[in-house]
Formats: sequence, structure tokens, C-alpha cells
Amino acid sequence: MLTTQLSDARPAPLSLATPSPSGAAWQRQAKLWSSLKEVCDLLRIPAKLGTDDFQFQHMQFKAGQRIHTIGQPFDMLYVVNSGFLKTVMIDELGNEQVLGFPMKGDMFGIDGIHRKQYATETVALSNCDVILIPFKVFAGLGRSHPELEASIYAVMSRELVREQAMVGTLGSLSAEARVARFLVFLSERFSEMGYSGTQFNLRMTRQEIGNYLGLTLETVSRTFSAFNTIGLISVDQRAIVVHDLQSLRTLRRLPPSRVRAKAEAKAKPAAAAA
Amino acid sequence: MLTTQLSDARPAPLSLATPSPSGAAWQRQAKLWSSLKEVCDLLRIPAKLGTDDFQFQHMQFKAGQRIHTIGQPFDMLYVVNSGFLKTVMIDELGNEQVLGFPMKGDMFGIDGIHRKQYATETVALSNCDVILIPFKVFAGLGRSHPELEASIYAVMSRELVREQAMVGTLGSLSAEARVARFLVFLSERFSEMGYSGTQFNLRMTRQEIGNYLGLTLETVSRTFSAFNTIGLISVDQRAIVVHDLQSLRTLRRLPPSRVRAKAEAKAKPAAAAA
DNA sequence: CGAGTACTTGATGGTAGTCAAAATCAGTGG
DNA sequence: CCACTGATTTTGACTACCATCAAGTACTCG
Repeated sequence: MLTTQLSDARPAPLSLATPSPSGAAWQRQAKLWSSLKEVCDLLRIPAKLGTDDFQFQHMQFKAGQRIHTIGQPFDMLYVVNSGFLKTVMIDELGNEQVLGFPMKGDMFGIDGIHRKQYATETVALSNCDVILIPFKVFAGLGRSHPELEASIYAVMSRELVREQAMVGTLGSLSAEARVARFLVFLSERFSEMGYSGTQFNLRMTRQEIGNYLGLTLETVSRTFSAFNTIGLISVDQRAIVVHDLQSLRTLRRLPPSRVRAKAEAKAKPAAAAA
Repeated sequence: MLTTQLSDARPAPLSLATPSPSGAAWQRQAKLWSSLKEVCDLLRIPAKLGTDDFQFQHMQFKAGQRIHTIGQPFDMLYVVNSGFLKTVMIDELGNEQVLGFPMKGDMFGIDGIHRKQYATETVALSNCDVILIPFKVFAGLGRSHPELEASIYAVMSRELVREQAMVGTLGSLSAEARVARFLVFLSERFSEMGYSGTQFNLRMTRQEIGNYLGLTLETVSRTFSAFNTIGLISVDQRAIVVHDLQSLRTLRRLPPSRVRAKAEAKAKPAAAAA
């Protein structure tokens, strides 16, 4: 109901041999292989430079394509090199639950290790470039590169902490605070990736945001509008401009509407001037 | 405000040598050491029997004691051998968020790997027996016991999947459905541990349950009462008897109160007969 | 037995969900 | 290029669920 045209896409027969640029470009001038060092940098973990023995294959996905699906046998972890995705769980009644929006530097697919099949599915929200990490290789890195061992566990721990923070958000914050946090999160991620942290386009629908935050799409839309009228952000469809990141950071609950009327009166001329 | 008397407790000087029963019993006849095989069994992961080279120290905690605290330097993972605990996160305003109730066979402390300090704190809800796994030893097991490598990652993946399921629960279910799920979860865990799955005592307060489920303690109490009157369970303070596990499993939302009046009329004689 | 904590139950209000309709956007094919 | 279709977004009106406040009861433990 949500998604338009989904299509599966499995990697071409995977050879772990050295890069073979002759191997028929899957898509024009996309980077096809990355070294271990490059993957570590992407994941923001320290890597001893020099000994580049492993090469990891890239794969391109178009918006709407699935990277992996629920129940599919697990054999691969993924690292986002570029693009935006969403990871969803589907419950017994077929309801989707968005669990995250992997972007550059994020690893996904970790949930598949437990039962040797993926518990979630991940879909590209834009054209994406994803690095494939065969799990056997990943696990073996701890043996072949002992200095990486701790970092490997750290990457998995990071995902756990992320989910824990999400539970905290869902369990205790108001709708407005959740949306505010979401914007702060996006702002920070975009900054880290070298883009503007104050001006960006959402890659996901209100529906997906709401689902992720445990809200309805209407509530998300209304909250964006409210933030807009009090001057915290400007929003036009998917285009966001963040005016007051600090207020978003500390926002717990919007003042009640009669009080808000004053704030609007103050905010409007300011917005008009800008 | 929630907790009564908390006290820190650090392990006695930790020696990784062979068990020394002469080393002055920390508490009378508690098991002080476990082999690698025993720990694997506890964690429900396959372990090649035989070569028992590692021994892991146990530690006893009394109800109310903290096993680890937020910000404390991370060096240890924990596996519950017996007893009940809670893991909580504390946000910038000092609000607690209960993240889980570790019990027999659960590993906790994993969140500490990421930043080399614990992101959560874990408190004993009852007297507990906990196995200490020094992280360095844990991580090294992948090297020394390659057949364990996948299982080690699987244990971490399992925790991630658990949190993901929690996000799904918080994000999409009604109060009644959350409480129902919680009871099903407890029932299943008690069964697995060899206790009755239909008759057990809660080890946590309504406050803690509510916090865990993103509800208030009053809502939890009311929901228990509602389940009681329609005959799904019997509840008396902390004592629970599950009468209809299947209904709890599939419950999404309680029927509106006028319909419920009929169900009560039907349920009451049955409850009186029992 | 008394003090403090935990639990139950009731009354009330606010937050966010639901239903609905209109406006805007994206993509398609004529 | 533009009309057309379907998806997305906005906004409004209404409602239900659950939080809040409050009071009373039942446990627990020193």
C-alpha cells in the first residue's frame, strides 16, 4: 500500500577475487570496489593503513529497489556509501514499522545474524551505492586483523545503542519533541556527511516519518506546520530550512495554542524579513 | 525517586586463574565459577563440548544493587545465571527509561562497547547470580574458538532484534496490546526457564512496567484489572495467573465497554467456579 | 505497629488519532 | 506540451485513548 514499485535485486555472481574492471560496468562509472581501509573510514572506525588485502564489492540500487527482504537467507552485511534507505519490520498483520533510515556510513543487515535470515527489509529511498560485506569475511576480520576486533563489535554495539535511544524517544516524548529530535538527527547527519545541516530535503514521506516516530502522517505534517509558524524551521513539501537548531534540541512540548498566538505574532515579521 | 536503596558493587580483585574454592566464599554455597561450555548453554548457543579452558567468575547481587552504572568505564559483559534485573537509560533531564528486564540466559552490558563506557545502568530486582565476562576474553573467543565466532555475533544480533521488536511495539500498539504482549513475553520466558508459564509473580512494579511499555502505572494497573474482569488473567498485586494465553497473543484492542459488559457477565461465573 | 511504598479506582482534560476534503506534486502517455 | 492519474501533503472537525490529578486501600519491612 505504501510502496510503489518494488523490485528485488540480487548481486551478480559474487567473486571475491581482485577487482576486474573489465567485468562489464553494472552502471556507468560507479565505484565498483572498496578496500578494507576505505570501508573502515566510512564506518568511522580506526584502521591501520597500509595492508590492503581485502576488496569489497559495491552495488548500485535505484529508488524503490529492495536490498534485502524479510526471511531471506542471511549472508551479507551492508554499508551505505551514498544514498538514502529505510529499514522496516513487518508484523504478523502486515503492518510496517520503520526502524531506521540508513545513510552514508551506516551498516545494516545486522539483524539477520541471529536467525541466519533477515528480520527486516531495507529499501532504497533514492539511488544508492552500497558496499557488500559477506558476513563470513566480516566475522573473519577479527581473526585476521586483531586490531580491528574491538571496532567490529563497536559497530554492532552502536546500532544497539541507536535502537535503545529510539525506544527512549518513543516511550517518553511528545509528538512535537519526537519530530524536533528527528530534525536535529537529520541536521547532524547531513552536517557529518558534509552537506548543509540547516538546509536539506527530506528523502522520506510524512507517512514514513510518522511510522518511524510512532505518529500519524497528519500529526507529522501539523507539527512541521507548527514549527514553521513559530519560526523554528521553514518547510515547503520536502524542503526544510532549520532556523533554530538549539530550540529544536531542547524542545519538549509546544506552548498551548493561546500562548502560541503571541509567538506567531512575534515570529511572522521576522520570517517575512528573512 | 523510583529506586529505594541503591548501592554500587564492584567485583573483588578479578583473577582469571583457575577457580580457587579456598578464596573465602563471597556468599554461602553460591556457584563461583562457570566453564565456557556452561556459559554457552546458558546463552542457548551451540558449544563444542570437551575443551574447557576458560572459567568465568560469578558474582552475587542483592535486590537493589547496581551491576553497572551509566558512564562507568566498560570492560565487562554480563550473563544472568539466576534472578531478575532491569536495564534503564537516563536522559538529559534525569528521566528514566526502562529498556529491558534481563533474566536467566540474557546477556547485558553490550551497549558499553560502543563508547567504551556503559550507556545504561542495570539494577538487580531480586537477588541475582551474574556471570562476569571480561570483554577482552569475550572478543578473543572468536579467535581461539572459531566455531563460536558466529554465535558470538548472534548473541549481539539477538539483542538488536529484541530492541527492534520493542520499537515496533511502542510505535504501533494500543496500551492493552502492549500489556498483553508483555504478559505473553513473561509467560514464554518463565516457561523456557522451567517455571510455570501460566502462574508467576511479577518482579517489577507497575511503574517499571509502564515505563518499559511507554505507559503510566495507572494505565498498566487498569489494564491488568480489565484483563482480570474479562477472564483473560487473574491478578492480585504481583501474582499473575494466565487463563487465556492465546487471546493475549492476538489481542489488539479491547472491545468497547458496553460489549465488555456482556463478557463480564459470562466471565464472572467461570471465575467464581475456579 | 507504624511509616513508606505500591497498587487500585475514579473523575477530568488534553494529545494525538481518525475521517474527510482539498491542494499540490510527480510521472505517464497522448 | 498538457491533460490525466495517483501519490503526497495540508488543513479542518471530531473523538477516543490515555495521562494527569486525587483519594483511598493494601502491602512490606523495620
